Amino acid sequence: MYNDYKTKLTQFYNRDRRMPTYSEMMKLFGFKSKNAVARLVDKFIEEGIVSKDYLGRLIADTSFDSIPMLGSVKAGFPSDAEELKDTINIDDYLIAKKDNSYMLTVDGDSMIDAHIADGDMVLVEKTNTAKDGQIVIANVDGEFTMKYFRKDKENKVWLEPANKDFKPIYPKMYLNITAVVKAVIRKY
Amino acid sequence: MYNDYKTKLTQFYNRDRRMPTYSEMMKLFGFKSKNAVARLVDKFIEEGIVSKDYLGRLIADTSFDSIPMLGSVKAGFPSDAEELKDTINIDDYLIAKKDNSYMLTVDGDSMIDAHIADGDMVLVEKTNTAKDGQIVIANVDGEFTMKYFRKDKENKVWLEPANKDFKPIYPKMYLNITAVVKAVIRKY
DNA sequence: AGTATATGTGAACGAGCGTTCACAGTCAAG
DNA sequence: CTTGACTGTGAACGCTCGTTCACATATACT
Repeated sequence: MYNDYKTKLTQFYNRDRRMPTYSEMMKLFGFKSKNAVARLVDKFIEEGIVSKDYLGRLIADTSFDSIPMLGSVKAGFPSDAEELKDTINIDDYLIAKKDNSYMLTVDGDSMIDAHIADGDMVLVEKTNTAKDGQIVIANVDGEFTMKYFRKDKENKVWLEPANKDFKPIYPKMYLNITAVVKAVIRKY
Repeated sequence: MYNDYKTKLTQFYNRDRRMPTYSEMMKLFGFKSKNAVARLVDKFIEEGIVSKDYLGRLIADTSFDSIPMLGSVKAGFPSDAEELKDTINIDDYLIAKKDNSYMLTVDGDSMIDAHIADGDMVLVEKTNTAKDGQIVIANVDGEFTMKYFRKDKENKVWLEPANKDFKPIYPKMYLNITAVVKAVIRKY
């Protein structure tokens, strides 16, 4: 019964991306009084799955936006996966600077040995500097490409593919870094 | 000036994960009257970056939760990347059944030829059925592993690694599918 | 200069908010 | 059966909400 309420609350949040008001919870839970809701909310708060802001409005705990984080594949699924408290929010996990992040689609297999395949998506952060060894999006002599960024002791810079069928790219005119790759995402 | 307001609104939303009230916007924008806010909000609505719910409270447009989606790597960065309207929310993009999704860490290189490397994270959906060719988490004779799921015409099932150094796994006692891999995520 | 348009101020308003009270019904333990 | 703890009802309260006035100030155009 009590868990039904939690389920309904979660469903509401997933649908509307916000917590319901007390009136909405009355309908949602089937109560005819806001007081019944208030008592229930107190339990939610005690349990720590929600909290209140400075005006008394409900705030969802981070777990509402997250999915359970299990251990390694070898460890497999715990018998009661629902009980696990460790959760992760993919957006927060991947995106550090939201205002500066972009998604790109990979075409070509020049980075295949780094396990970035044709059709994968990459999350990048815009910048014009990079460290040796980072994967970057760069503009070399007018053409955009994604490669390993290389810089030696004499500050000579070039790009290196992760595919033995491709050759390193040495800029003729210029090599401008546009962004660094922060994550790779592949969907099946 | 007007864009400053949008920036501040975005910052507020990113920090608090909700839209500010009119009073909060007064402080946020430096107004001394709620009416000034109301006029500004009307413009936001006209522009389509926010809307209102049935109670008049502000709702963030989906773009607030998303990051810009550019084209392919070869196309590179458009000269004015800010102007692009195509955005994507990583969570929504990847997660179809939230209540049924889990994250696991990959250990080992048995799927390396499918470009899933040691240390990568996989997003999985719990299920006990799979189609031939899908990547699954399975319990084979008591041990959990991630492999290609195979099923031939006679309904014989086994697991196949994506690494020529590993051999296919034929169950002695049982092969229980636990989850199917929906996405791979690698963070740098 | 004069006028129209846009932008901000200040005050008032009704509505819905979350809170709190007294009270009735339910259920289990003594 | 009685008692006490728990749970839900119904009504009232103060508060902040978003809305909407009339009015002042700034900006732009003729």
